[in-house]
Amino acid sequence: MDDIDLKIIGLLALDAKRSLADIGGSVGLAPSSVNERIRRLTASGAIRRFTLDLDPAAMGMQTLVFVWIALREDADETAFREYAANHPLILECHHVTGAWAYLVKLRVSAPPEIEGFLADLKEHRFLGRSETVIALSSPVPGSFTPKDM
Amino acid sequence: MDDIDLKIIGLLALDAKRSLADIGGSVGLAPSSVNERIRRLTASGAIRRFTLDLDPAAMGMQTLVFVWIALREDADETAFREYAANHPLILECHHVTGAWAYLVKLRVSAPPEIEGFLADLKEHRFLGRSETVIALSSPVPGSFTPKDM
DNA sequence: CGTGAAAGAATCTCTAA
DNA sequence: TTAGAGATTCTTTCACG
Repeated sequence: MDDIDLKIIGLLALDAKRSLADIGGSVGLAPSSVNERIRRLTASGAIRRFTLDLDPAAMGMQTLVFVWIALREDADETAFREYAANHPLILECHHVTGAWAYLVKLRVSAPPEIEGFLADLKEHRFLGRSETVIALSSPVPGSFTPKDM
Repeated sequence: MDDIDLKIIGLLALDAKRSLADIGGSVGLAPSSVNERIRRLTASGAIRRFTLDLDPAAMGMQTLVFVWIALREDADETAFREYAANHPLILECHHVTGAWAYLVKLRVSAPPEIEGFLADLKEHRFLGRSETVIALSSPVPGSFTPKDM
């Protein structure tokens, strides 16, 4: 991965619809060469996929929520990870350092929906203790790409 | 935004390189109709952009960090938001409920880099108190789309 | 809002250096 | 790795239902 690869990735990250000729002009390569580099970057896994950056509000997912989670003593941690991976609302789930075991990031349409989320966690007997934090505004929102659909 | 729009968005989110004809086959529309819907979804802002999902490890950004931040009493909050928006390492910054004012998500190549990040925050006189949490593993990693480059 | 067909681009393949 | 040329495929446009 050299500087040209990085530049190509940068350009595509901003606008993945740019043509190979256009990108080639920016990096000083022929379209076919750019194509070959993108093929390699994809094959190596550096580029995971071409995707969309969506507006959460337009998708009816206005409310961004972070939930700190301490699992129950007797919780099946593997099952929890699978549960998180398949949960349509959970955008991220990280095993973290500090006082809590997991940090879960999710989007819901409105705060009342959070109750159902936590209730479901309890029902699956994952939830020990938790703390819920809601984003009021986001100076740097990050990109939004839902998992399911 | 109807069911077909949602389906189109879902398909493109999984693979934004799928052809209009291909998508049309999946949703029961002609390629030109799919094209028109994507045009409208983009114009309305529901689709913000076509972009890449990258592998953080391949980009040398293995370490995922969350920093809880309480600003200094005399900090310029507007300046902090701008700082965050332009900081290449900050992937997200949210104003949140709870004991802390801001939650910042960033990626660095390795933990020692976090020190520099915090030092810079202090130098800009933003930082009151903070708490740093590092992700050990990520059952649901989420997508990774750097801002800069 | 959707369609089909034509025109215009872009991508992909292959060969050669 | 890169480049160029040709073949193929995709996107875009538009007149019409």
